Amino acid sequence: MLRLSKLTDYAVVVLVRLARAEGAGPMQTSPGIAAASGIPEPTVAKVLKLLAGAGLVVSQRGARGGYRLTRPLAAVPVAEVIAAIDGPIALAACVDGAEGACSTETLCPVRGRWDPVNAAIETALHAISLADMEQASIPPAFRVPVPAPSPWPAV
Amino acid sequence: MLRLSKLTDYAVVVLVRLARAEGAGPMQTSPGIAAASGIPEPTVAKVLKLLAGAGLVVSQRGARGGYRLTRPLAAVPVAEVIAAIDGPIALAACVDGAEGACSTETLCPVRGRWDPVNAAIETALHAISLADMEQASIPPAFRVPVPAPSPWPAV
DNA sequence: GCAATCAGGACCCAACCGGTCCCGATTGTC
DNA sequence: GACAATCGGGACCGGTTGGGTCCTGATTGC
Repeated sequence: MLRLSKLTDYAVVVLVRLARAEGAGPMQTSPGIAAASGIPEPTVAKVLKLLAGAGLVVSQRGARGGYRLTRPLAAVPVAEVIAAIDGPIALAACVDGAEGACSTETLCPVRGRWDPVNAAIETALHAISLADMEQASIPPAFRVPVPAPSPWPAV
Repeated sequence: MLRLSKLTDYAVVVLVRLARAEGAGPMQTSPGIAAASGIPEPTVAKVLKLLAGAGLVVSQRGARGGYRLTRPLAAVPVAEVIAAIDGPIALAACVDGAEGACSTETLCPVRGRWDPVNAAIETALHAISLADMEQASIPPAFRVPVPAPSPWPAV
């Protein structure tokens, strides 16, 4: 199965939480989100730092500081969240990046051939926003051809 | 980044190798493929066992035995290869499957919300065959909307 | 000045995965 | 009929990775 880091799941939870708390004050603190979401505080802090680094949230230091969304959920493709937490979206096969170190390089007939796969996945992940995930709905373009055996649970 | 197991990459290499060796005898042996591909023999054997279990190759035991493809590469979506090696395609967040064990269950606002994402990825991976990967070409449906910065290298 | 909060990094431990090995079952060949 | 080649299935181990925690410093409102 495609391993998605657990931190990325937390990131989605945190972002949805931030969106729902809009209006309940200008900023949400890291401990506050942790308490509201049930995720351990240091982990929430780590996630928020990563999201801030990617520009998905803005931070305010000092007393009365905290975090705030920079965009509505509908404008945040899940691809960006994954990229913020896990790095660039790519099915990593030759992991280490040491191209020359791969002894089978000259024989390997599919070196670099994962690129089309990565591109397709990236496209798919760009078409789904956090708002879509929140409602568990799918953009019309992807509704039909899926061989999905069971429908996702209703909201 | 989305971690794809290295075994899956090996599987693609092995399958392409099998396809190219068609006609060079009815069956290809595990040691033979290992020698031709530069992948350690025990690893090739493990990959082939998994592929045989998934029905992507057929095996013949005994002397003069070996493996053979069951379909042309064009009829093998990469999704099936990934499923054969890594198990069902799913971005696993709550990994352990112990649903009740997740303490944040009642608070977690996105439980089960990865389903649309998984469906989209599954669709994308079903649209790409090993033949596509071999040529590093992309099905027309996916050529346009990709925000790809650089084109994939020509074959 | 003080307290609250974010920023950044160091660190540890458990889980997972790649890789190897062994033994049994099957089947063509001499 | 014995032998050799090959697959099938499982056990096993070491390295790597990622989740999670903690500490220290910088910033800012009260």
